[in-house]
Amino acid sequence: MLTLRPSQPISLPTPPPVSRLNRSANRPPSCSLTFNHSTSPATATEVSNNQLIQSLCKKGDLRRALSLLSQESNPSQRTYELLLLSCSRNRSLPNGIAVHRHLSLNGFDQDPFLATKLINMYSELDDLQSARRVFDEIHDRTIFVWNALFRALTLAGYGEQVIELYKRMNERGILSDRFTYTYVLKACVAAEGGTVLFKEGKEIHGHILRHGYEDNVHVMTTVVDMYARYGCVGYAERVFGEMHDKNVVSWSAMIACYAKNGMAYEALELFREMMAEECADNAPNSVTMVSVLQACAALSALEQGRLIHGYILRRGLDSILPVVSSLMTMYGKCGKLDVAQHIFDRMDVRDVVSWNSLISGYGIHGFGEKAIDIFREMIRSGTSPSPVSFVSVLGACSHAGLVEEGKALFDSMAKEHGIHPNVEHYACMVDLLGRANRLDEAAAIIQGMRIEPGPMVWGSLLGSCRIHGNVQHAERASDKLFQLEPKNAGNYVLLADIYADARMWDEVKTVKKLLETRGLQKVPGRSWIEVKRKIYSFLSVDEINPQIEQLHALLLELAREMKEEGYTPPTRIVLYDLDVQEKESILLGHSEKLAVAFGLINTSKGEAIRITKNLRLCEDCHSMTKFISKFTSREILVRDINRFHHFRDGVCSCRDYW
DNA sequence: CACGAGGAAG
Repeated sequence: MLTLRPSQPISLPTPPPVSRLNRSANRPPSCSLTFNHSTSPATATEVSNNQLIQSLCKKGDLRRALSLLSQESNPSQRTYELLLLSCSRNRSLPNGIAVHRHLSLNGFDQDPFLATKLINMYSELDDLQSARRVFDEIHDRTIFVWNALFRALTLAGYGEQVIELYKRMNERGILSDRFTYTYVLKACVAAEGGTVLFKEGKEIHGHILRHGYEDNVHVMTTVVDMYARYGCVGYAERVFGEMHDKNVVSWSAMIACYAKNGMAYEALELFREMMAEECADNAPNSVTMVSVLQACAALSALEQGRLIHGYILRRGLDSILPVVSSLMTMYGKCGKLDVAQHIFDRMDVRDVVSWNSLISGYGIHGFGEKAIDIFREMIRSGTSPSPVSFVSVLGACSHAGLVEEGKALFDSMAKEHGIHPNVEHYACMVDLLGRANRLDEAAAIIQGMRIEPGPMVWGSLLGSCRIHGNVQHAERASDKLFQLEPKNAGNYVLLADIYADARMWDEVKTVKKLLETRGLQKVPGRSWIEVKRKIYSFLSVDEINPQIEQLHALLLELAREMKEEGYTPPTRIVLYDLDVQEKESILLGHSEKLAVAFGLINTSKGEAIRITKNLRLCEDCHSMTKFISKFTSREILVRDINRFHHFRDGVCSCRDYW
């Protein structure tokens, strides 16, 4: 709004020509600590000049505003406020520093109101040191000043510093307000290097209850979110359950908590509950829908997803970009790539995330070339790739074995797009080379990294070693991984698998022992299938399903047919010390096979079977599913942790490269 | 005078 405040005179003499104003520029700066805007009455010229600067700021014409500033003898606090805001908006740090200097010289350097504005500006222009200096130099630290610095440091990921300052604030007896709590809670999960300050977060939760903020919906929602990010779903549930006032944000936070922590089923359940209770204050909105769609995607719950899509259309949320991207991702992960493409084609406005969604969709389905085409089309159409674009397209190359293309894209990142590879990009490259059995090159990439490799990179190497049975690289990678993430059971299992593959049974035993002594458990294989809007989940050695005997019988028969065609089950991948017969029966009990058998029995003949699995598909399941697709003339789609396998007529879309 | 909560691509 460009209208002037009613308290200010509307009719003013037109601003004098510039030459008349210059006289004020040479005045000595005021050094008094009291604010001269209140001590010296402004002349009509100054008032009008203030207003001119202000309106230029509002129009976004920072350049002219600044040139007027140099002629203005008595800028007001409001003028400085708008100037600072304008500097943030124009992303101009040098101008911001100039305004800062100007206001200091005019005696505003101890104004707490402008101090918070300065801190905000420096925060937005990523100059945390200057923000900190403003804080250090101001004597009258109102809670606003503290909050501004907390906010700045939290946004920049300096959680530890926030908590340290918060402690100091408490020691000085300064009382937090509701804003302080939201910032310091966020600080606990925004610490450097992704570490979290769990103990501190719980303590602050205690402070909040002691100071009577347990009914503040903003604060308590932040508490829920904090526990969600810690992965403490139980705590989040309890806090959420005890909240008196819940609104759409609190519900969304709890749904997101489930969706993010591998509890997609619970996320959908809570969404249902939310719909049942729906009132004006908690009607689901676009943010809610994003998490709900993520949950559908995680479960491959296509029917659920379609229902949600219908709801989104009815609520008119279908033109909100994050919703559309989530829809595309959901359809892609449910095996409906064509629908994702269709949605994309019909979009009026796209952003880089829309493109990335499509690229990764093609990537997980194994269409590497198509993914690269879309990536190029995105650039041609004028959208600059983001770091995630490269993760998506490199991942696509990796799934399709497009090594040279991937290497070229990786090289182009910094050269052509000014994006410096991060750990994830390196992990993609290690994966790309490793899967193609170029493990020495993959190791060389790690060697040459300018940043710390981190568990993701070593994990990629170890995974590739599992595929190609390379013990030497595996030992090096697992050494690193056992240091970096000693509690990740998957790494131990991978190494044991690799040893077993090489028939190094003593080593297998050692690794299994290590797993036990550290109190870790192998993540059990789980597969699920949606039949008539219901999701059926299977564990290996499943006894719960009422049809279990029928499933086993069917699988046995199929296995017999396979053997007649000359198939020998790869029993070496079973890590237990058993005879061949028992090993075969363990293989036959894998959750993915149970889910396929369940699909064969409970869906109609022409219908495709869609399965989702929480781990990488094992060799035997892969072979058997290929066989089943031919033997029963069924299309079978399996999404494993990495990608899709589209089985049809005895062939898999991954061309046995996964 | 002012500052807040949940969400997209991997």
